[in-house]
Amino acid sequence: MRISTRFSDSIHILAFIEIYKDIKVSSEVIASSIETSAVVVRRLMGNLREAGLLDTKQGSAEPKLAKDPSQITLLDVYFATEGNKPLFELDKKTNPDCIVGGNIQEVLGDYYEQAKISAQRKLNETTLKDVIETILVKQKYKDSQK
Amino acid sequence: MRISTRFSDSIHILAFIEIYKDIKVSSEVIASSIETSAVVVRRLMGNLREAGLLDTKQGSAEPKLAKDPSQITLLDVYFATEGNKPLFELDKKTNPDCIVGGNIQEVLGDYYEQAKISAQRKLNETTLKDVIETILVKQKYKDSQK
DNA sequence: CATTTATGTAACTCAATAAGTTACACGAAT
DNA sequence: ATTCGTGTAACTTATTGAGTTACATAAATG
Repeated sequence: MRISTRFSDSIHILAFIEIYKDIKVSSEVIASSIETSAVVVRRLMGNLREAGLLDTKQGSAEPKLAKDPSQITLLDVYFATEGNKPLFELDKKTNPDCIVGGNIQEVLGDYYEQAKISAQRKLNETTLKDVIETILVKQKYKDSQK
Repeated sequence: MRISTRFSDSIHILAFIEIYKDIKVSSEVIASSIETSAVVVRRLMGNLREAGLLDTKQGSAEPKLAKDPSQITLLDVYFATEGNKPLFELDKKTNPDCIVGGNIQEVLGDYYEQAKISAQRKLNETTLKDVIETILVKQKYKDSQK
C-alpha cells in the first residue's frame, strides 16, 4: 500500500501558509517550495478548503488556515486528500463458489480495517502545530551549525 | 495510500493451499478461486517461496506451507509481497533553500514511520490460522442457512 | 477603472505501475 | 515418451497520479 505524495504536499502547504502567514503567499511560491507546479498546489488547496481546513479567496494570494494549527491533525489532512479510500486493496471479485474465494474478502476486510484504524489513530496524535514546531527546531539547529 | 491486491491475493493463496492440502492444487485451480490468471498466481507464489513461507516444486502441483499456519502472520505476508516499500510517499525532493521544503521530509518521515509501525503491529497480531478459521466458520454458517 | 495578478477548474498529456497475456524452457508425473 | 505443471521473461493493457495548457473570474493595484 502506498499513500500518494498529495498527502505530504498538503501538509507542506498548510505548514508553509502558517509559517509565512505575515507575507503574501501565492500558489506559485508554495509550488516552488514543494518543487511542483502551481496548478497542483491549487488543486490540493481546493481539497483542503472543501475539508474546512483552509480559507482561500479567488484572486487574492492570502490563504489562511481555517483552524488553529493545534486543532488540525495529520488525520484531518489525510481525510482531506485521500478521503475514505481503503488502505489495503481487496479484489473486486473472487470466486463465490469456492470456500476461500467466497469468504476471504469479508474476512480480510475486517482485519484490514483494524490495521487502518490503527494507523489513522497514530496520525491523529500529531497536529500541524507539532509539525511546524519540529520544522522550526530543525532549521534553528541547521542555522546554528553555520 | 493503497496496498495492491497482491497482498490479499497472497493470503488467499496460502489459505487455499492449507485448506485444500489433501488434494492436488495447481496454480490454475488457485487462479480460478481468485479469478485471475495462473501466471499471476505463480509469480506471487514465487514471492512467498523467497520469503520462506511456501514450499513449491517445479512441475509438481503440490505446494505446501513452509510453516504452521499459526506461525505465519499477515505481516509476514505483507513483507513477502510489498517488501519494505513506504506506506506513505514522500516527495523525491523539495526545495532545500526553503525552511519548510528543507525540513519537512525528515519530519514527516518520522511521523509516517510511527503510523506504519502501528498498522504493521496490527497485521502481526493476525495469523493465517485465524484467517482460515474465520473463513471456515463463515462457510459453515452459510451452509447451515441452506 | 483599467490593468495586472492570482485563483479555480476543465481538459489534455505523460509517466509509472499493477495486472494480465503469450511464450517457452525445464522439472515431475504417468 | 508424453502430458502436465512450474518458473520466468517479455510484452500489452488499464489505471492513476502528476504535470501542463488554457481560460474564466475575482481581487489588488496604480
